[in-house]
Amino acid sequence: MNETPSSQSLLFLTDEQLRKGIEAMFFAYRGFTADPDRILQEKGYGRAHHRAVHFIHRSPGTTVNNLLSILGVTKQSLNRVLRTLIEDGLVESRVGPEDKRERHLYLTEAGSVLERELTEAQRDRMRMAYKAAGPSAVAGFRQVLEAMMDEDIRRQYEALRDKTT
Amino acid sequence: MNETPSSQSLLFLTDEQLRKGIEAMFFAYRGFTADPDRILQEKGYGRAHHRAVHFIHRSPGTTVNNLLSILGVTKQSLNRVLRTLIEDGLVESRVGPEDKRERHLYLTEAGSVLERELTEAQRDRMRMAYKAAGPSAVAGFRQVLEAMMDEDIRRQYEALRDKTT
DNA sequence: TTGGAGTGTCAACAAGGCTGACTTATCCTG
DNA sequence: CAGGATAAGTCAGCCTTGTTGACACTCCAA
Repeated sequence: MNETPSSQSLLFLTDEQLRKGIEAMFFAYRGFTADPDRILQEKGYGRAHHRAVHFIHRSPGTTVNNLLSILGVTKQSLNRVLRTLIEDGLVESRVGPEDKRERHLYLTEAGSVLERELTEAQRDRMRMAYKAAGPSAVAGFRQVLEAMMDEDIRRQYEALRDKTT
Repeated sequence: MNETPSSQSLLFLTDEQLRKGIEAMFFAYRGFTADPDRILQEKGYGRAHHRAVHFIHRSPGTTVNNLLSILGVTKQSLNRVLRTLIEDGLVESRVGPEDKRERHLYLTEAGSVLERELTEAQRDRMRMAYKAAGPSAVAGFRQVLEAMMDEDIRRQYEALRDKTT
């Protein structure tokens, strides 16, 4: 109790507090990816495959270009990942019904199985963290994360959210 | 006890909420690393250099083994990064005073300059996010992140925290 | 019918993870 | 004091996943 009340209320903006936030973000992200990474490695896939599978599941029928802008990688990079997923029968690429230049991406049954396995692992950890922290902490967690995104990324995040809300 | 008002309070644990959390984490981490990544690229360094510099600044005199366990990479991987930092005069490696097998790592003046530049960029974004979300949101943010870490990682995170508290 | 958009492919390269094997120097213990 | 354990560094090679650049194909619309 040796600090004045006004310094208390701004304490969350001190360099020390910010540094703690930076490190928390770093270590938490490791935990966040650890479980799916383990599963992926067993099957000879990487994080890039996870991301592609996640967002195809999330928005079935999405085009390659859509996926590119969501993932923020080059088409060559995505294509390499996509090709192995298609070859392995996890993803199906259908010619667009309106515009035949476009390819619409869907998970196959096998792809859905993998998606569920990965998501469940990641969700379990998220659920534990949410449970431990409680609802109001979760609200704060989401608020800070959303404020941390780039402008254009946040727009995509919110567009994604709207699509199934 | 199915759809009573009490189930409202558990809404933050629905699959939909958890999925939003997962995607928020993914997009926010991109924002989190975007600014330092830009600076690093200009200077021909990568994220791995940033991490090394950050934790050497954080715990001056840390040994290579310490750094290894904090960063969670192999010594070969760390060594590649550390070697360039030492060659470029950003990091100094001193023989341990007690145990001469150990190397103690310090930032040079130039290293500190880079560290400050990187940290300031990252901290600016964190500060904006904190400011936008407010103190109680920040508390929740940290709670969830800490709950998301692996057990052993959390111990290291807390040990780091204690060191300068 | 021609230009542009969307897509895909080839080649080459870099960062930064990994494993395995080995050396050197030092420390500690029996 | 000898020998094993420990800390660090190094070499070689592999993988994933990101990058550029160049180029071809298909299809749509002006």
